[in-house]
Amino acid sequence: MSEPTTGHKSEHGDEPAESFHFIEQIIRDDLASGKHPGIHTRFPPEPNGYLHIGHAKAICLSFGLAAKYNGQVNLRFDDTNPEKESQEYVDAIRRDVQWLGFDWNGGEFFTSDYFGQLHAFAVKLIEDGHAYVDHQSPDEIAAGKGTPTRAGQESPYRNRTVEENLALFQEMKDGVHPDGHCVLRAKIDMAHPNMHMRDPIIYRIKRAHHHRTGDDWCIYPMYDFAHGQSDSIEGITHSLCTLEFEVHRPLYEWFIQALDIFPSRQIEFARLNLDHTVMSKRKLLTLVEDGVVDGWDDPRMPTISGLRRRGFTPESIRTFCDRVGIAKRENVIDFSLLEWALRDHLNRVAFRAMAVLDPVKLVIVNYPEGQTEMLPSENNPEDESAGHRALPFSRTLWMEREDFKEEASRKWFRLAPGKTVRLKSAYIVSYEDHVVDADGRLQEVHVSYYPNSKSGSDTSGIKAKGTLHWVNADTAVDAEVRLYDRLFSDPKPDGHEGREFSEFLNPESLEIRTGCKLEPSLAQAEGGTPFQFTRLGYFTLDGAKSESEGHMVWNRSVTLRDGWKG
RNA sequence: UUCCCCAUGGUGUAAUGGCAACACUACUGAUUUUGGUUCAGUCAUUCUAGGUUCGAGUCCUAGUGGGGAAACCA
Repeated sequence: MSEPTTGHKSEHGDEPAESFHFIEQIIRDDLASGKHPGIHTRFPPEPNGYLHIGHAKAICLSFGLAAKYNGQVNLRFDDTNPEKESQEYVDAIRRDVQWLGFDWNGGEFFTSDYFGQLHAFAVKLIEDGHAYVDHQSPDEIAAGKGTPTRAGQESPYRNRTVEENLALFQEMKDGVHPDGHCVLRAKIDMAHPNMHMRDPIIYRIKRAHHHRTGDDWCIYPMYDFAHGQSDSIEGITHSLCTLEFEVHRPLYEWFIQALDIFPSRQIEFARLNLDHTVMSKRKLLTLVEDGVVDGWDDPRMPTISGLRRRGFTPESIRTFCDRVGIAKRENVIDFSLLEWALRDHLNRVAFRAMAVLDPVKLVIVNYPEGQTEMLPSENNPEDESAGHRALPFSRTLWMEREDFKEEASRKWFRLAPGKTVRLKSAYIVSYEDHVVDADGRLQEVHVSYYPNSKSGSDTSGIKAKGTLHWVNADTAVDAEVRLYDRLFSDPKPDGHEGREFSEFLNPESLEIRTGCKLEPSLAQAEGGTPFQFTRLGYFTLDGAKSESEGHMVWNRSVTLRDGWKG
């Protein structure tokens, strides 16, 4: 699965030895020592939003490790807060994980499946004197917690008897008390240096309709009293999560010990940060709700669905996650690494096609009027087996406006007075004339061609420095093409104290081009299939958008690398 | 004036006490019917101070810097 990207020299030769990140190291040690016969991981999203590229890192980690070590992975929806969760998100998450190419061979679960078991765990805790019902108000509880630098104070309800707590907890469950009237707390240590150990709340009363359990429950377990226990119930050996849960680990372990259940082990790694974007579900939700973007799957969003619509492939995202690595250090990954991963994949698999985004007439003055010939063009120079297609060619073509300049230096390889270029897969042409309108705007470029310079049978001996893409005018297909740039102009939009991330939105993140001219074969393209538009970049047809707009809409996934610094 | 985590080129990640490397980015050059690809190359790195050791990026101590922690969120 994940091949080592780097390694140190082995003692025996020049072969680089495989190197493992710290989590894989732990797994290998546990397997070697026999601590576990096999590994079992899980991916536990809360269904309260769409998955993003940061989740992809976690997914690739947990699924990838399980696959590599012949273990199992569970997909578990951590649905303990009914107010924020919904079936829509469950469906979207399932689809995204699947699309990324992963299969939850350990099964699909919901924390809500364990509400009965979790309740029983809570009762056991009470019976063992490890939990109590607290009737303090939220403010009183917060005040009683103390601060990181000052110890908390014990609740006046802390020493109720087991019987009283049992009865009260039963009342909470039975709906005797109104929302927020009281909570169940673990009895640990109000002076603990770790705030999470100061008698954490483990159950609260919340009369909210749950997307799966409906109104069966009016009390819901808190994250800390659900996550570790769910891991344990499912026999998760290695529970991988991001760094912000580091301070929760002592609690995670405390519950496992107090309950005497299967000891899953929580291991934390640094979450993924990408520059020029935001990654928190809350902020992404804001962008969606404020209409800044066209939904969770807007091609500029760092969501899995957005990247998919943009034209990213599962392979490219997996490659990206591999290259990003796993460590505990805070990081901000260059967006260019994501782009590189996409280009690297698409260059190998995407068929080439010709399209002109800003069309200008190109007339071949010495080409017979009314004549059309079909010229073969390779579908992918990187893959011989991709074959060829036939391009219609005639006297009038479309060329790219930016491929002509009235005054050009000798470093300009495109069209200009006195210049000669090759038309891709066709003929070599030389400048003859050009036409501008009253505003000085270019209308037409006239060239003459060399009949003996035809691609594949060129006997002209002429060498043209530049090669231009073109589309035959008569047979061109009209389309709208959307060009995307980074959503934010600042590399760390949410990294400015006292300023909103939305202040750094890039006003030019979306550019809509209409009246683009595509080669006729593209009329049959299917949504989601990647193409390289020669010299322009990688593009994919936006199926849903095309349907709703009533005409073809193409999204540019990523540009080609541009070595031209003119 | 608390607790936890982290510190290697511009970015990310390796080096498991023994020659600091790989990738991305940027830049050069070669090739090229995509100013793409490919190939060759260049720039650039162990936070500080002590200590242990024959030997420290790695272990120890302190400092500095960064991040996290006080929701009836996850």
